[in-house]
Amino acid sequence: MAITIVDVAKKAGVSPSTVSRVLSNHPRISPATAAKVREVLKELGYHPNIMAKSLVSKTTNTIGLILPRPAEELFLNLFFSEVIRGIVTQAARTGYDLMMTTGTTEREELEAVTRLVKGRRVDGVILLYSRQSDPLISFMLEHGFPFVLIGRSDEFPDILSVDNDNVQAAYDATRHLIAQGHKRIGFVSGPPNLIVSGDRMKGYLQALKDAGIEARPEWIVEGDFLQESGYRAMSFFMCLPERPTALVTIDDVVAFGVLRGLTELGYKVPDDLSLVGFNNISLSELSTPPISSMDIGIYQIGYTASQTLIRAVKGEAMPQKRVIIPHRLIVRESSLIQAKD
Amino acid sequence: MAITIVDVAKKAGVSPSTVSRVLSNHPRISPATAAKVREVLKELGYHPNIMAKSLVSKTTNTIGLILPRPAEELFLNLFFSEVIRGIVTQAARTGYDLMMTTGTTEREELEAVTRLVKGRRVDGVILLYSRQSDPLISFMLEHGFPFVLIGRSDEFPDILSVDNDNVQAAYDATRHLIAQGHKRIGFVSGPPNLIVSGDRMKGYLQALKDAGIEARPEWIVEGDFLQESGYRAMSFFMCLPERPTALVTIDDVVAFGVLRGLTELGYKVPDDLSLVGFNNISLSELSTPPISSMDIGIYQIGYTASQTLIRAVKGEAMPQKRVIIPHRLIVRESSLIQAKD
DNA sequence: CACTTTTGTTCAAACGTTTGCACAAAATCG
DNA sequence: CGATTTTGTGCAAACGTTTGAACAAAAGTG
Repeated sequence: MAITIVDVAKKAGVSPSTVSRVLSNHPRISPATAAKVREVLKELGYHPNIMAKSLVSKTTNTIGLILPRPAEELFLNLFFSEVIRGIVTQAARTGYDLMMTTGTTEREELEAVTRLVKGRRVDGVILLYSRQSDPLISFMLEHGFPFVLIGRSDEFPDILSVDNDNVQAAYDATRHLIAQGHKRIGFVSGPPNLIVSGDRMKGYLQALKDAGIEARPEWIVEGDFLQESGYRAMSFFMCLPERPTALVTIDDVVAFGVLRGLTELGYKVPDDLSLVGFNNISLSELSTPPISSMDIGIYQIGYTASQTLIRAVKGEAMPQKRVIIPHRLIVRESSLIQAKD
Repeated sequence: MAITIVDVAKKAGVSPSTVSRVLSNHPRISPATAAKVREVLKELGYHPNIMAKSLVSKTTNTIGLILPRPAEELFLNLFFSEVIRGIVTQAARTGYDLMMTTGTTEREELEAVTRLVKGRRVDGVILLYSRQSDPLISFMLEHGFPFVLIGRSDEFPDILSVDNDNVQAAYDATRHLIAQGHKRIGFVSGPPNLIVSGDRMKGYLQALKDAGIEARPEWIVEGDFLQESGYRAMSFFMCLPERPTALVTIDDVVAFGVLRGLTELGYKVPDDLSLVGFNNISLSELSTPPISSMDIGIYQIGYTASQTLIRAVKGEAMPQKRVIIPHRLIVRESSLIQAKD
């Protein structure tokens, strides 16, 4: 079968423990034996059995990524490939592997996570975009298992997390529209159980308030991260007796939905309605017109989350619990023309 | 620490082996003991240590996914999130976990794969979109390791693979343009070391030939899967003394690049140039105008690959080595108007 | 040169499972 | 009712590592 440490030991005329120590660069191995063993190691093409290694060392050199449950829906979003790209790149660079799980139902999800965590399959996990009250967080804390949250938890503010300042970002996005002269600004939110929805809404409202503009509840609609919800939001807004002149959306895909609907109906962006999206996924610059978008450094978030987690599992001191990735508004045509009234 | 089988055994007053047998539903366990053990199992919240289990059973209930090396580049494409979505969904449904690796350099990549395969970390792997001569395939074969290729290998035609008929798909796409009256059709290809590039080119050429149209080498340009390459291709074509009236591109993202460039320069699609993309990623229907695209069932490919691999590692009989996922042309506005000359 | 320290190596236990074999008790059989 | 089969359970080895303890040999010390 596969070559084991024992095979190598025999052939090199030493004990298995010596081989193991050569492998881990133990200081008390004579250069001569080390050389000899290394030679045999190469000759036989030895590779360690990770399972055996993990069993005794209790570490796996693997991090887990828990995808949000309704993965079918959210995965559509470019957001995910971007985050994963950041995570996998950083992990690979550090010699870690990445394990992904998801579940279709809450039960399935918890099952999968349990398998990972209690089965000691990974050294730590990354939780992707938490819901308002995420049972997974309690689960992790309960088991004292290292994890990093991408997002934020109100319930547990003191956990390791990587996030951007969604409140401020939405504030800035809204501010931008106000600076363009808009006074009637709507907001297309995400599912209310996602923290990000609330945060961005808050920033939006604050910006209005600070500008002395009264918020209108009917100009805030709830959607998800699919373009259909943008389409629906568009129909809704355009049918109102009094319409907003600009919209902030929770995600670029949603902004796309809005844009598409408007174009179909013969409206022009930004003339009839200005748009600012969120996340700056690659398509926002591809659309006609290109959509202004709040870039939240998605790749960077993934990369940093992975980095933070790996540091944590290695027991390195964490300078700060919560890392905020800076955001940056990318202004494009969809919000460039001044409002007319 | 964590609850082991021994803890359970003690508490239940039986031997560890009995607990193990209860866990695996061994037929020769009395209902009474089984019940008792199960009770303790639940009470103590036992979960098997997968490492230990794998060590003796030599299976991991995990499949590996090897991402193509220049992941940074290709990952941008929605293609990947779609495939991964298919894989992870199917795997989770079967109780398997998914492990992802990649490497920045050829050496790093092989290292990562070796870690997975020789470290007995996964039961089998999925190879994503192979290059013309992929050393990974030889590697797998050499080690007799179960794997499924997404794509095709000329060198090793007899391996498990999931693919679509790229030749026929490109043939059909080109045929569609011909049916619209086009006689001057260009092709934007992908990197020449990817099999898919050659296949689609072949179909394109065959369609021209069958329609009695002579192919023009200068109307075939090489790109990658980024929109920039579409942009470049566009500039190139539009500067030619004699321009094509329609284009088939290797991917929708490339088609986007073309479309964007054309729009910038004031050209109209499909009037000035008709477009047919490939892969039908979600943005092709979002663009203005929406782009006709050859849908190759990406999600289905991932799903099927995972299914095939899991069957293979379980030792089930494989009805066929090579599974072809059907394709379907989605005709949209970008290719709908008849050519004028 | 007798003593202590350092160096290099091996032994054996441990990690948490699975599983072939052994064996006692219970059930079946003629 | 003794002999045989079946049923239920435990023992112990094995999977491939790591690692503390033990120890012999070499080196250093006064």
